[in-house]
Parts: sequence; structure tokens; C-alpha cells
Amino acid sequence: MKFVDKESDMSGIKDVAKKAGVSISTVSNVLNGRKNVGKETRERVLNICKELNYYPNSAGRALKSGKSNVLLFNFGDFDRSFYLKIIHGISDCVNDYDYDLAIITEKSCEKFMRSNMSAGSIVLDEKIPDELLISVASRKYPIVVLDRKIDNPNIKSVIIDNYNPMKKLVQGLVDKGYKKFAFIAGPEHTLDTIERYKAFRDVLELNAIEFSENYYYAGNYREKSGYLAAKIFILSQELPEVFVCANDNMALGAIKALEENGHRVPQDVAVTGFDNEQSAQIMGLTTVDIPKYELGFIAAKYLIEYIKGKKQMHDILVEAKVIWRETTPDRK
Amino acid sequence: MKFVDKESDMSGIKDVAKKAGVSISTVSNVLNGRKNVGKETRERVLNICKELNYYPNSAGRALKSGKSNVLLFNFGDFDRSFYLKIIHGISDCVNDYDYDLAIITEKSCEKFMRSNMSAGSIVLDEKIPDELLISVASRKYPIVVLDRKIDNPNIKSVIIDNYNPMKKLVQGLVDKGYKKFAFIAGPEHTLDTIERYKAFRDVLELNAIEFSENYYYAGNYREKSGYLAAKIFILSQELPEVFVCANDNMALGAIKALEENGHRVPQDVAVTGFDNEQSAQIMGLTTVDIPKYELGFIAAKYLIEYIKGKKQMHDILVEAKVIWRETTPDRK
DNA sequence: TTGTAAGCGTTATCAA
DNA sequence: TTGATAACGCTTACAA
Repeated sequence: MKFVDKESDMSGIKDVAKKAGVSISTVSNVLNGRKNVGKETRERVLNICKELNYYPNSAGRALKSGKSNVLLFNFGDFDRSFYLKIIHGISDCVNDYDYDLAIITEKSCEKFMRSNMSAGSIVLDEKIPDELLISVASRKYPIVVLDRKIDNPNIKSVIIDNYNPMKKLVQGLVDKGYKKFAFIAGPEHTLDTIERYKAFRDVLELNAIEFSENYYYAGNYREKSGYLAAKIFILSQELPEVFVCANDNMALGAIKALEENGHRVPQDVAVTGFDNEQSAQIMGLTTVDIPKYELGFIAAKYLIEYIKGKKQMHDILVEAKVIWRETTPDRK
Repeated sequence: MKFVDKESDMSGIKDVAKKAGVSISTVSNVLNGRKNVGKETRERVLNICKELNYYPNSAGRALKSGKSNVLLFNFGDFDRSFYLKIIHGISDCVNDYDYDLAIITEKSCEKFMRSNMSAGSIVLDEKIPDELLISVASRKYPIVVLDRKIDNPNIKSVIIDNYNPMKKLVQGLVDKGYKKFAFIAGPEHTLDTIERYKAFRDVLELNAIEFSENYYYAGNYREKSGYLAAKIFILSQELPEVFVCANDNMALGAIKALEENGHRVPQDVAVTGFDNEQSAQIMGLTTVDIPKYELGFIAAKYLIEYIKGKKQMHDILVEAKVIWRETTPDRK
């Protein structure tokens, strides 16, 4: 078979106009659903668009009108399958409202956000600095940040309630008879780690249970850092009765390290996570379930409503709840 | 605190030019690294760019030059954490070559591909029809498809070798003494399912092992369909000795169904998967490891090289290999 | 109801 | 070494 490489079978608005025997502006009017076009003309134009496979050049459009139906979602951690669910929720919502979604990474985030190609952003990656978001956000370009707070009227937050479920989780452990805790944290500047840890400390204090900083380890949410943390505890000092981990991945790593070193979970040591990822389910890990899909959906909906002009919007708090499983048996 | 909503603190090339006391074209020349600018002018302009937080508007740029540094990656299945790894590989490669990546879903795929905002696409979602890809692909807009073949000079394939590892896997099972097989397939029109199944049948035939179509079940790669498949086998007929599943998710589902019904894995029934997802690792599931990160990286590199003008490119075959774990003990 | 023309922010050509 | 200007594809007053 022989293929001819058509230099470009892409037709522009001009081609459509010419073929339809109308002016460019008429075509534009048809495409933008303006009322000032005759029914017959409208149909003819529409048909020809189909026929020529015409799609508006987004650069031209963005340049002129500054408008766009594209929403950006930025994320950065490829290790948490977590994010796929959030994306799913965002994607479904965005489609419901007839917007388009482009998912981008930190590297290109600024470029995309500044390029007029989108109408707003949902930002998850903590690596994107506050300053960038503040400099980019405006009433015409609102931003929704996940699990983060930025003091700016055009940057809204959708936040997971970390504090209350973690409090319940730890109180539950206390009630089960646990007395000696270790905490494996995520990156220390992130809102979620701060809150999860605060809840942990508050409950211990409330129950007059002693906690030494020696039993605190700052990880990075990766499985490896949980592994490392547990390993360090194993090698250097007495084991706690329970590892409270700031997410499931690290809990998994901790379990791995424990079992490799002959400590049975949960008979010898208990472990808890946070997120309720698939792996937690499989392992029977006690954790906190975050409604990921819903989180994405809500964030997208929120952004779209704000873009459409809704006022008086306050930050949203998404509830999460404890899931008790096998890694935390009664200790009494 | 009171915020003034600056209509736009975005400064354009004009602002830079004015403030620097030069013409627009000079600024453009500086920014594009042209040699025809005095050293002193260049530095002044550069400083002012920083000062004003100037960022070239990519819409304007794209419009004029018709060029773009954006690559599209399309995917559609939010259930396989698998894809996150592929995205990771693509993202890293794209960044290495100073391109930008936008990840998009089926819904907006055509719009984005036809809107001139990108220089090429990597397509994974089987739901995108061949015809669309063919109509969009050209020497100026090449496409790389994953796990799929399309007969067009500007659509290149990066394919996972499904056949050989599946052959090895099944032969291994035969060698271990398994004689009674069931196969849980993915969507029937997909290249990977076809090949995985073919390898399965070929090995059985080679070893003169009988296989009845009753032991074939067409799933959809979701955990639920594996669950359902196993359930059906459990309810309706004799169990096989081993479930060969076309991916890990379905294997997981099958295991769940089996255990819920009192059949122990692997003592009573063996199970294998494909993909080597995190869950497979945790479960001790025998499977085939696909180098996901590398797959993404290779696909992106391939696309970029083609965009940059490399000729004579042939499809790429990515190797995968069997990982033996606990779900398939010797049966002798 | 339709068409004309200006202009969006950039790059590229050519003249100064 | 610089600057004026046309052009990219589109939208949108405004004129017809």
C-alpha cells in the first residue's frame, strides 16, 4: 500500500467559510452558538465543518478571546494510586459540565497556567509554590488547591478532614489497650501531615500517655521511607506496640521491614495507615478511608461553579472515616 | 486583609519592551536566543523580564509559529495503577527533552489533537477509534500507540511482548504438573488479550493438554470481572487446577471469590496474573512483570525522535518477564 | 442576517 | 544592532 502524506488535511475556518460561501465571521458565529445566523446558513456551515473535519485552532481562539473550556489538574506523585481515583472524579465532573481536562505535572505547570489555554486550575502537587499560584490566580483565573490553604480570595481550598478521623483512630487504639506508640509522618510542611500528627499527639495527651520524640520519624509518603523508619526502630531501640503511619504506603513498608526481621504483624506489633488504598484492603490494614473519587469530583465542581460566577464560596471540608481491620487487634 | 483583584498582573512582551526602551522585536530576539542583540541590551531586557514576571504567552507563540512543545498522552482506565507508572516514564522523558506533557482523556482527545496545541500524541485508550487517529496523524503530527497496531506511516507502535512471557508462564505451569486450566481474558478485541490467549492455547496444544471453551471467560480487566468469572466457575462446574488471568486485577478478584467460597489459594486452586502491579507483589501472585516506567519512557522518546525528523523507524517491542511467586506451587 | 475589519501576543522578514 | 510591519486563526464590534 502507498500512503500519501497530506501536508495537512487540517482545514481552518477560512476553508469552511469559502466552501460554505459565507464569511469567516459567520462561521465563527455559528460555532459559538450566536443567534444572529439564519437557520439554513447555520446548518450548511455545520455540515461543512463535519465534512472538512474542522476543529478550531485553540491558539487562535485563546489568543483572541482569552476564554477557554479547559481545566487544568496538576499532580506530582506517581507512587500513590490514590491519585488515579481523584483524577477519575475530576474527569467525570469536568465532562458533566462540558469542560475539557488537561492533566499536567509540576514542570510545565507555570507555562500552562500562564498561557491562556485554560480557565482555571486544580492543584495538588505541594511542590508548586504558593507564590506562583498567587501570582497566577485572579477572578478570571480561579484556582482550587487540594489539602492546602493559601490566603487569597481566588484560591479556594478543598481539604480532607485529617484531624478528626486520626483522633478517632488513635483513641480507638488507646481503647484497645495500646500504650506505646510510634508515629511515621509524611513531609513535614504539608497540611495533612501536620494535622494527622497533631491529632495523634492530642489524643495521647488527653489520655496521659507519654510520647517521646524518639518515636517520631519523618518520612515522605513512599513505601521505602516506611520501610526505613521501621528498620531504624528495629535496629536502634525497643519496638513500639503500634506504628501509626501517616499513609498506607509507609505502613506497607513498615510491615515489610517488620516481617523481614521476624516481628509478626499484628501479633507482635500493630500498624495503621491512612488513605485506604487498594493495598490496605488487601493487607487487612487498619486505616482511614478518604473518598478519593468524591474529592476529585467536588474539587472540579467547586472550580467550575466559581468560574461560572458563583460568589461567597467557602472552603470545603471532606470527611474521612476510620476502617478497622486486622492489623490492630485488641491488646487487653 | 484586603485584596485588590488586579485585573491581570500578567505583563506582556509590550510591557517589557516599553520598560526596557527597546522594540518588541528586540525582546523577542533576546528571548529566543538570537545572536543579533547587543550584550548590554540583552541583559537589560532579561532583567526586566524577571522583574515583571514576564512569561511568553504560548497561545501567541503557537499561533504564529504553528509549533508547539506539547505532547499529549491519552489514557482512559482509572482502575489500573499501572498507568501511573507509565505516565511517570513518559513525564520524565518528556521533561528530559524539554517538551511539555498534557494528559487527556477520551472525551477531549479529538478536540485537543485537532486544535494545534500539541506536536504529537501517545495514545493508550483503546476507546479512541483507529479512524480518528488515522485522520489526525501526519508527518507533522505523528502518533505513538501503545499495545496496538495501526497501518499508517505516521502512527508507530510500542508493543509489549505478551506472547513470549505468557508462553513461558503457561509452560512453567505445565512443567509444575498443572493439567486443568481456566483462562480469564480481557476485552476480546484488544491486541494484548488476543496474544496472551493465543500463547496460552499454543502451549496447551503443544503439550497435548485438552482445553474446553467452557473454561474461557471474557472479562474486562477489572477486579470485579475476575471475581465474577471465578464465581461462575465455582457455581457451575468443576474448578480448574489453575486460573490463568489476563491481568492482576482480575486475578485478585478471582482469589477473593475463591476464598470467600472456601477454596484455598494456592492449596486448592492456583492463580496467575499479568502486569505485576503492587497488589500482585503483596499477594504473592505469580505474574508477568511489564516494565511500565520504561514503556512510557520509550514511547515518549520514540515520539520525540520522530517529531525531530528521524526516519526509518520501526515498531518497538518491549520485553516482559515471568515472576514466579506463591500462588503457583508445584503440583507433583 | 451577513460581512468588514481591528486586534489578541507572538515571530520573522526586511529595511534602517 | 535595532525597529517597523505583516502575518498566524480566531472573535467581536460595528457597518451594511
